[in-house]
Amino acid sequence: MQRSKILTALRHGGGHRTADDIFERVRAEDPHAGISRSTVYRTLETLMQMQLVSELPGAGTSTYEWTDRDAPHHHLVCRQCGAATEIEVPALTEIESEIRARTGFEPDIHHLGITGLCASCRS
Amino acid sequence: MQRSKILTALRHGGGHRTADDIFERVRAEDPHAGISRSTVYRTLETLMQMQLVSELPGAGTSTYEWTDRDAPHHHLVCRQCGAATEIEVPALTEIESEIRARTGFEPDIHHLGITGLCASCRS
DNA sequence: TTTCTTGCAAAGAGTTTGCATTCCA
DNA sequence: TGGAATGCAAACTCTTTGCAAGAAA
Repeated sequence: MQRSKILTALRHGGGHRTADDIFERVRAEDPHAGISRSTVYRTLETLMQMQLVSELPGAGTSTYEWTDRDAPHHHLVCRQCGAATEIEVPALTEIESEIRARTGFEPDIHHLGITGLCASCRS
Repeated sequence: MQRSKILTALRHGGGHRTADDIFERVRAEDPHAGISRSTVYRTLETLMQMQLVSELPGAGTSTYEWTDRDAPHHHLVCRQCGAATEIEVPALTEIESEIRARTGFEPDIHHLGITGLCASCRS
């Protein structure tokens, strides 16, 4: 089963991996482990349903990352260069509760994407 | 110039329109106004650079909306059904300042996408 | 004329699907 | 054996690009 290989690739990949990244990474770790893109996509979908992985949609390509429940964090995604950096904003956790109470919407709080312009692109 | 038509379509479309939505809408409003998808995409890019329009990346397709600076709001995007609803969370504006101060990253605060599971999909 | 904008058609990129095969329980 | 997982190739969708024609300055 390729599932564990994909999950491993994601955990060791440091988050924000595209499906193609994962494909290449699994293939690199074990050249004999024939793996296909279809499997990557199908497995990612399964893992997302299991809440083990979450998706950060981006223009063009989505990135995926392992959902580490013990270390919730958020993402700053630059609209110009596409770079994604992680950030911790404790206050967002409170907002999560507020949203849930007000709307019944269950936010993936460990996976909030904030779009904007990064420091480099601003200058 | 099709620019104004596209902007009009976006403002009247109530936000969260895909490029294709816009294409159809412009065409519907004026069947003689030959317009092409290329123009829609090219114009949207121009409008985004002008900060008049912002993009909310989604899995598969991005949606665009008119940037109304007087009414900042945020989006709850369901990871299952894809529905996007608007919500106002004043506290997020404070967080915006915090992020800017800490990282130099300039958030598009009127355009923050929160992924999660909507009330309908949870039940 | 010179430059910018547009439409069309073709190309690209990312993702999904159909189907036959293989793997386990 | 029966159901789930996989690879391959083809199909699809969304988006971008090249190029020639038209509009604007």
